[in-house]
Amino acid sequence: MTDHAAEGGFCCADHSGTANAQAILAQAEGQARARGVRLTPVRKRTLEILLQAHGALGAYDVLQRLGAEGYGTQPPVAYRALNFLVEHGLAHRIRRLNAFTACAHPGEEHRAAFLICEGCDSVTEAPARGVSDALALAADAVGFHLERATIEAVGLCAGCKGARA
Amino acid sequence: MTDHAAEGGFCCADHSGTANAQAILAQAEGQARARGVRLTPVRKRTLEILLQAHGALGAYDVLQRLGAEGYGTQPPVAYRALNFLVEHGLAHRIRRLNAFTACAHPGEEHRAAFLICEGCDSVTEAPARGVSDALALAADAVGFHLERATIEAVGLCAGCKGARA
DNA sequence: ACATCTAATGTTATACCATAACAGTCAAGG
DNA sequence: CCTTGACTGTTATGGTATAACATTAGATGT
Repeated sequence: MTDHAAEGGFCCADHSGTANAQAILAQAEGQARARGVRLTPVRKRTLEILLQAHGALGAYDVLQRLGAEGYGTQPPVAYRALNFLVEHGLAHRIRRLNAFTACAHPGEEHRAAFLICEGCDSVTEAPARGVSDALALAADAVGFHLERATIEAVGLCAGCKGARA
Repeated sequence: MTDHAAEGGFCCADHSGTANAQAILAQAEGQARARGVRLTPVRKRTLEILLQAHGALGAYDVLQRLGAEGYGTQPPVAYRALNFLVEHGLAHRIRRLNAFTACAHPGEEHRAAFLICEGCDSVTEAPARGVSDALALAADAVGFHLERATIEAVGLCAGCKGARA
């Protein structure tokens, strides 16, 4: 289901295994220590895999990569690692894509919206304070106690919008 | 996966097969005629099923009910009807639940947010103009052209919040 | 160092969600 | 009529996710 973006093609966003990924990884390590949870090898590797990926990765994509590196080859291996990352704010689940992506700003405010590009399958994490506040307001208006929210937008990223010359 | 709410128990929201459902159904018929599409028996029945349900229904729940009434018993039967309803604004897909729910306000503005109660599995459609506007703004800030969005909140509805005495 | 306890991993098995592809059917317009 | 296009039905298959249990590795107290 995935991947013209995950192959090797170019892509709109500027993520990839750059210095930024290193910083995020370091941040994740510190955060795990602070919380008293363990960023074990599989979990760390899973996070790295997400960080290196363009767009978002399906659990089975992650699983395949993990398996190829000597980790378990069965679905729970991937799901457990991914769920761990999500629970601790190190990754996000993109429900529309049945996929996961590394959190771009671990440790910070976690009200994020995701901008999913239909052109290149990239997923951008955008700060969503305003959106979240508006949602809280709407929920409050009907007496609903909001715990967490999923905000996902579909459209065209700046790059792909331009490419529609 | 579904249903303590779908059985026969009480529920927070006040939907069900009331007069309101009749009105929505009539509205749907008119809207279909206006658009030049056909609200065939399966489709109409599917909409009725959604309207009668508490919370949201999975495609396979709908399918089972349809099958019991003489319609086809295979997944595409349900998925086609459900997708038709969603495409024409008569139902919504709740991705977090892998489920569908009847639209509470067909024909009107379709920027809606969904409030999913963890207590009773009810799904409430809330107007989301403010949320949607804020999201458009956030998208615009990064040059993203927004086409459509999914906004789903998880928490406790007014009824269940109170019941936590 | 040792016993113990808990958390994490691995594996098997299975359940649930969704769609592709094709065959038959029905309704509307020529 | 009879053709045409939309709709329904069926078969088959693929993708997503979790339950349950066995095993192993880390932390803790003594």
